[in-house]
Amino acid sequence: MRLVIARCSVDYAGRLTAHLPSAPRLILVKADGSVSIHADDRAYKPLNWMSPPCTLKEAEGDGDAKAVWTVENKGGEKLIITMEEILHDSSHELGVDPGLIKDGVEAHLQELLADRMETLGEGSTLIRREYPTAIGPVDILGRDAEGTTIAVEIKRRGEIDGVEQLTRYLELLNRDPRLAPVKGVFAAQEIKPQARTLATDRGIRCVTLDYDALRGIEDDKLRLF
Amino acid sequence: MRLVIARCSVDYAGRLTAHLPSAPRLILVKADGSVSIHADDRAYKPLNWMSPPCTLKEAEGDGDAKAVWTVENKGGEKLIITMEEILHDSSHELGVDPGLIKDGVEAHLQELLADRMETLGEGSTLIRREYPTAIGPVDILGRDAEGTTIAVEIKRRGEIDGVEQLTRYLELLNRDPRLAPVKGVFAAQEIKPQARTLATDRGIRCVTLDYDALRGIEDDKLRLF
DNA sequence: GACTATATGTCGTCG
DNA sequence: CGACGACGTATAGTC
Repeated sequence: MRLVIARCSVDYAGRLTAHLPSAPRLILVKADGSVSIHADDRAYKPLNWMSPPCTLKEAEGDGDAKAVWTVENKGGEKLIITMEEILHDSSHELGVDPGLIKDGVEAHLQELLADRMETLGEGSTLIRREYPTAIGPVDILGRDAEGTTIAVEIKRRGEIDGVEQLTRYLELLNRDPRLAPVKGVFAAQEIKPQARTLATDRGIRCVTLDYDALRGIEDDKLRLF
Repeated sequence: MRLVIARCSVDYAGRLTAHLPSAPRLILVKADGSVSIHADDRAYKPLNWMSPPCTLKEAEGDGDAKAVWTVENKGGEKLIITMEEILHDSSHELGVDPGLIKDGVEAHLQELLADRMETLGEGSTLIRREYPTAIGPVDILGRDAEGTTIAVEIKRRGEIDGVEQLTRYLELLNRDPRLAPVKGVFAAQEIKPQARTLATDRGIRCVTLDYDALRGIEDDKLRLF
């Protein structure tokens, strides 16, 4: 990893064209070949960047420019960094990162809910997770206490997109005489008012999931063995 | 901006929980208060981060740990960085960045298309850009050669979401007797097959936009004056 | 503050 | 490699 602090101007031509006037910035070159140009704000997002794989060519500048870097990828996207003053330049060997361990994503919610279908109502049972359809897998297909098929869409945050997605699944599933009629359930840790309104309007039931409670139940289960 | 290279382990508890085993990494602290932890790959995306506004507390470590940083925001999200070995630590004054100048984003496409409605078919005319509705603004409202209202949704890349968005607008617009019937046009530089299929199925016409051609036409126009 | 739409989104997965 | 969906999406603009 190479860290350069330099007063520089930058031009990008690729998916769009963009220009950065001259100012002091951090230029970060990673071992994967990526280059990113950071100002002292905007959280972790760089002002400008080039994703790997790409090639970096360093050239001597003429006149005011001390150095000119040209970063290019296969798609023909190009990033030109003109450095007028180099304030810092250091390289560091970091090695391969062991990587991040995540917990609490949608996949886990789905797993937990499939194991605790009664969260969706007394007597609810699982048919299968990731039930395949022509337009993609339905998170959970099950039956309610009356034996009616239910299609469950799970999201961490329930927004309008999720309701649209579930609606498309329901349309498709209801064409299958072995399943129809299919009722929709929109399950999320948090459901936005607009999404709830749209869902309700379409006869889709909304269920708020409590991740910690689901996990707690799961932990109890595990403890039995 | 402060740059620290350190062998560290990291724990995040917030919207999810995550853990990073000990390894050498870059810790980037920006003037806006944000902290990000970078490995030597994954392009510009950090392994872990905390967005501003947040507070950073530095503490002495005990035992193996040389230092323990606790970064916390108002929402109760917490990032704990345990540093076992500090390999580099430097600070740099960058000042406020003049910022990026962009060209070629959706707003620009919309501008160009509004000026060249015949791209959508001979005799097409503009009613207005950003036509307001209860659920958000329609990119372009116009009329075709026969005088039928057309609602145009513009995207750089046309995907299924855009078709859904346009569908919602059309449903609403068609309830207005002064406008109905309203035909939909999905215009993008690139339209994904699934989006095209869905659009066609719903009677929405797809138009591929050539940005350079639109801009060329625009340039020609400008040259006349 | 809530909601909508955009993004050089980026990133994984799967056909 | 392209298409698709998720993301601690972030971010900007509007109401």
